[in-house]
Amino acid sequence: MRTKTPTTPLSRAELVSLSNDIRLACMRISRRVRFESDRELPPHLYSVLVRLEETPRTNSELADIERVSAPSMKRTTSALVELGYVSRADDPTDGRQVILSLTPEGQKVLRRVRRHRDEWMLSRFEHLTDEERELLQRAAAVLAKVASK
Amino acid sequence: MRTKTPTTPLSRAELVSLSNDIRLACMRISRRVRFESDRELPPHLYSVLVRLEETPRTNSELADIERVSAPSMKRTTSALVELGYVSRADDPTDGRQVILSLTPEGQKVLRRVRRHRDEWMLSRFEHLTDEERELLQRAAAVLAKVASK
DNA sequence: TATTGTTATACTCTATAACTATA
DNA sequence: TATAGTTATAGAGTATAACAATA
Repeated sequence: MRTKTPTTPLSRAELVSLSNDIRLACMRISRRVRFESDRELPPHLYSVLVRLEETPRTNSELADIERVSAPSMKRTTSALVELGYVSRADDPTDGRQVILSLTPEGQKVLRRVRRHRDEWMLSRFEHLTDEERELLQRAAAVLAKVASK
Repeated sequence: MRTKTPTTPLSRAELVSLSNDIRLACMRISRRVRFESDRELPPHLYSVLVRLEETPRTNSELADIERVSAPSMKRTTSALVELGYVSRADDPTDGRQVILSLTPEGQKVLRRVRRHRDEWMLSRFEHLTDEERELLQRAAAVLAKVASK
């Protein structure tokens, strides 16, 4: 068990300053990570592939999740089908619906994009000390909590 | 002076896992922060206002900084002038150039957008313990280092 | 009649190419 | 002639409205 270090609660001013610092750092990291893989696959295509990796879905479901209109999502999914990353199949129980699934090619491109993104992060970690890395590891759980719904 | 806690250097596998965790948390936080203020001012307009807050610049300079074409930047800056957030002035020493500056209205909208963004972060911090906040404060400097250059 | 998918049309932001004015 | 700004035009992604097929 780690020895509890006594901490002084942060003042309101310190919290405002902290929120600004964390926000800026996250936005800058996010921008640079995206920049690393935008050439491979545009952001909105990537986002939809991630949703289809979880489970096959219909066009309407994807439109709801990504908060775009059905026609816009139709454009996106058509492009993904065209690229061979997504396949279409009629729903056997409801003739109106079309089920969209990730193809093996789609899985491959997801792995490739993630590898590029993580490689950039890893390269940034090289400039850190062991203590800084350990600090980030403990902070990761807190950041996940901040990011969570 | 804080007592140095002995740390074990993270393994390669732990670093890969960490890079994924930090990347995901930053991207999710970034997405939600942007969502908080997109209705106030589209991202590309906000970004240009921030550049003009630093110092007045020409259209070409802004296009270079933001990595968009000169005609695209022209559209953006024209919209900002139309909104009253940016003013145009002829360069007295070079008749070809037009200097763009932030107006008082532009400064006000920047303050408003930042307040919205930070308010979201602050609301998220309410769910944290004092220890978690203190941890984030120390991690902020490391995250800034990761995001830098 | 309600719902899913699709097509038609338009608006925004992006780009490249061409034109104007000044150095 | 070179450079800054601008205008013309086109492409990609978004939207709303209308239409087709199925429940």
